Amino acid sequence: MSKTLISSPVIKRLPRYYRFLGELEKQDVIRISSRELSEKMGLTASQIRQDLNCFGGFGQQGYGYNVSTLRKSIGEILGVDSKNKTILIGAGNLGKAIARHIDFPKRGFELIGIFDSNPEKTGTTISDVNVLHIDDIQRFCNEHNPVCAVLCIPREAAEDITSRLIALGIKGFWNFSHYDLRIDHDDSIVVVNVHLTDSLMTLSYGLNSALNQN
Amino acid sequence: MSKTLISSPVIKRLPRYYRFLGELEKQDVIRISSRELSEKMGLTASQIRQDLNCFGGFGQQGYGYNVSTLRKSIGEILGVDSKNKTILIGAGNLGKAIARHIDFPKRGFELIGIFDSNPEKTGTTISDVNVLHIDDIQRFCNEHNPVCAVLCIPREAAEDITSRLIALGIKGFWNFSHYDLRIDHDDSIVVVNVHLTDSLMTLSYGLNSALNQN
DNA sequence: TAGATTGTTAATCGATTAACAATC
DNA sequence: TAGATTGTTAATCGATTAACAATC
Repeated sequence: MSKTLISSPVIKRLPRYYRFLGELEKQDVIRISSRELSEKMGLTASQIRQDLNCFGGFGQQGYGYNVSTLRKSIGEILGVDSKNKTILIGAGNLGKAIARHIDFPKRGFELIGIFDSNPEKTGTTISDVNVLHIDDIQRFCNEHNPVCAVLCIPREAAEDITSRLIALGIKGFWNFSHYDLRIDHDDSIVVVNVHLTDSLMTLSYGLNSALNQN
Repeated sequence: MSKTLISSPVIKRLPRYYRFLGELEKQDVIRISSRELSEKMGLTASQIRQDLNCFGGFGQQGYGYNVSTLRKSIGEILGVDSKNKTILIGAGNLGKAIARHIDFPKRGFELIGIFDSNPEKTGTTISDVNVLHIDDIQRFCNEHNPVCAVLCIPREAAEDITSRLIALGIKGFWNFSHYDLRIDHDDSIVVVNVHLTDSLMTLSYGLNSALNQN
C-alpha cells in the first residue's frame, strides 16, 4: 500500500474537521464551501483545501463539499469504525474517569479490560468493563490480543509497564502518565502523550501574560 | 512592560523542559549542556538554545546550564508560583477526576470552588473543595474573584457558561468540553482547549496506519 | 453558458537546524 | 591558556497562504 506520509499538523486537524462537520450535519447543512467552513473554524480556505487534498478530491468545483459525505470520508481516514481492542491500566481517579467519560466505540476503540495493582479494585466493574489485577495481564493479552493501551498510571510505573505491554503485542499507547513515552526506532508502535499538566502550565503562562499585560 | 511575543511552539515546549530538568535535579545532576539535554529529550541542541534564549541567557559558555537554576527560571516563566484562583465547572466523572488528580498549587493555581447544576452534588466536597450549585456562581465570583475556570461540562452547556463566566471576570479557561472555545478579538482572555477525544482520534489514525503498514 | 469553487502550483512566512564568533 | 559550549546570525526546511487554471 503506497501512501504518501501525511504531516502531523494535518492529522491533528482532522478530528476538528470531523467535529465541525458533525455539527453542520446536525444542523442539516447539505453543502459547504471551503471559504464558509474556514470562517466557521477560524482558519484559511486554502488550508482546508490543502488538508483535504492530502487524501483525495472530496469536493466539486463550483459546488463545494457535501457535508455528510466529507464527514464520512474523514471518519474513515481516522478509523472511527475500527474496533481496536483496548485495555486501560490504572483504575485511579483519572483512569476511572477516562473509562467512563470517553466514548471509545465512537472513536474506533473497544475497551475490553481495566487493570490495577490494587487487589481491592479487582473484581469490580467500571462502565461494564471488568477490573482485573495487573498480574493477570499476560494471560489476558494472550487470550484477547488487545492492540491498544490507555496508561493512567504514575510516572514511576510507566516505563516498566510499557515495555511489558510492548512485549505482549500492544501497538498503540494513549499515555496520561506524567512521563514522556518515546519509542524510537520502531514505526510499528504509536504513542500519543496527553500530559494534562503541561497543558495546564501553558495556560498558566498565558494567563500570567494576559494579567500582567497592562 | 515590553516583552517580545514568544511563539506558541516554544511555549508548548517549556513544560517539557521543566519536567526533564526536574528529573535531572532529582538525580542530582548539577550541570547539563544543550547537547546532553537534547539527547535526553529527543530534540536538537540548537533548538534548546534558541528556545531558552527567547527568555534570556541562562547558560554559560564552556559550562552549559545549571540544572536547578534553569528549572527555577523556567518555573518562574511558566508562573508555577502564582496562586491564580480557579473554579471548576461540572462535577461529573471527568470534573471529579481533574479536581482530584491535578496538583493545582504546584502549577500556579488554587482551586477554590466546584460548581454543578445537579442539586444532589451540592454540599459535598471533592478533595476538600466545596461543590456548590451553579446558581451560586455569580455570588461566589463577586465574593472571591476567581480568574480561571476549568470547564468539564457537556458541549451544549459550554457556550452559555463561558459567556457568563467572562462577564464575571474569568480570564483563563481550561476547556475539556467537546466544544471549541474561541475568544476572538480579546487578548485578555486565554483559552487552552484539551479535546481528549481529538487526541484519541489521532491515535486511531496512527494505529490504523501502523497496523496496515505491511 | 456564466459563476462559483475546487485542486494544485507558486510565493511567503515562520520555525528549525547549522554554523561560528564570543566567551567562560 | 586551551577546550568547551553558549548566544546569535545565517541557511534550510516545512507549513501556510495566495493565486489561478481547471472544471463543475
